[in-house]
Amino acid sequence: MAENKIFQIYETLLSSYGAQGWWPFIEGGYHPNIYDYPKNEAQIFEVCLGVILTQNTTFTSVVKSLTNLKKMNSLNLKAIKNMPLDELKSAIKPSGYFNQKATYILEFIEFFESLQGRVPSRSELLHVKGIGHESADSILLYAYNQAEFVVDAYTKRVLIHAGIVDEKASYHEIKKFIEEAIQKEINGIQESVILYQEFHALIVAHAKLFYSKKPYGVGCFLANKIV
DNA sequence: AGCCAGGCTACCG
DNA sequence: CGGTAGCATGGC
Repeated sequence: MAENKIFQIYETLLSSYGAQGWWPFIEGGYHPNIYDYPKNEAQIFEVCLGVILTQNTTFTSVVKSLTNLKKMNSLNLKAIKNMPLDELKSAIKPSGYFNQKATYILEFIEFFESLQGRVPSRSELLHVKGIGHESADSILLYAYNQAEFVVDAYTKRVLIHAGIVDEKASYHEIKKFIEEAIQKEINGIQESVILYQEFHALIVAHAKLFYSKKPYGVGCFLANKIV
């Protein structure tokens, strides 16, 4: 076994939970072991929309919001852009923070259109109001298939509990640490993208079980598996 | 009833 | 600068 704790955690989680197939789509849901998503601009936009809606909320709530839009025949950029603001807010209500998120979505649409189909840079994304580090990385990784690892609150909890990162480690430090650890074990961008997508999803799946309520990590089996 | 959710911005000291 | 209140609904 490679002397690489991060990669060991990935392998342990993968064998425990199996491939996750993130990002889920409103039609099609999860797609484990199928990696040619998103297929077109509409799906890229749907992922971006989902990323904004899922900030600090559960994905089941996001599905409700997306389903509301779908029912209105409005799960697309043009419809949302032309929709009365109150209708948009009402549609995304289940995901919480609907006032903020409606504004964020409209701001993102302006940005998305300005791209004219090209892939945005990370710093461009960070300049859009409502897009922070995690959302930028989620958009790049899951909408654009770029090799950017997503660090979330769960990732930090799991790695702190495993004694791998410090409590006050920054987002950037954790991201780079994980990316460098994984790069040592694999070859090629394509493989990185798939692995990053799965790893983040696996961390979330695992953390939902063992890192949602305090004290964190009760029952977590990772500490026993890593060297 | 109270805590948590696949965060981010704005403002505080 | 780092730290934190506020944002809001839904599930358990």
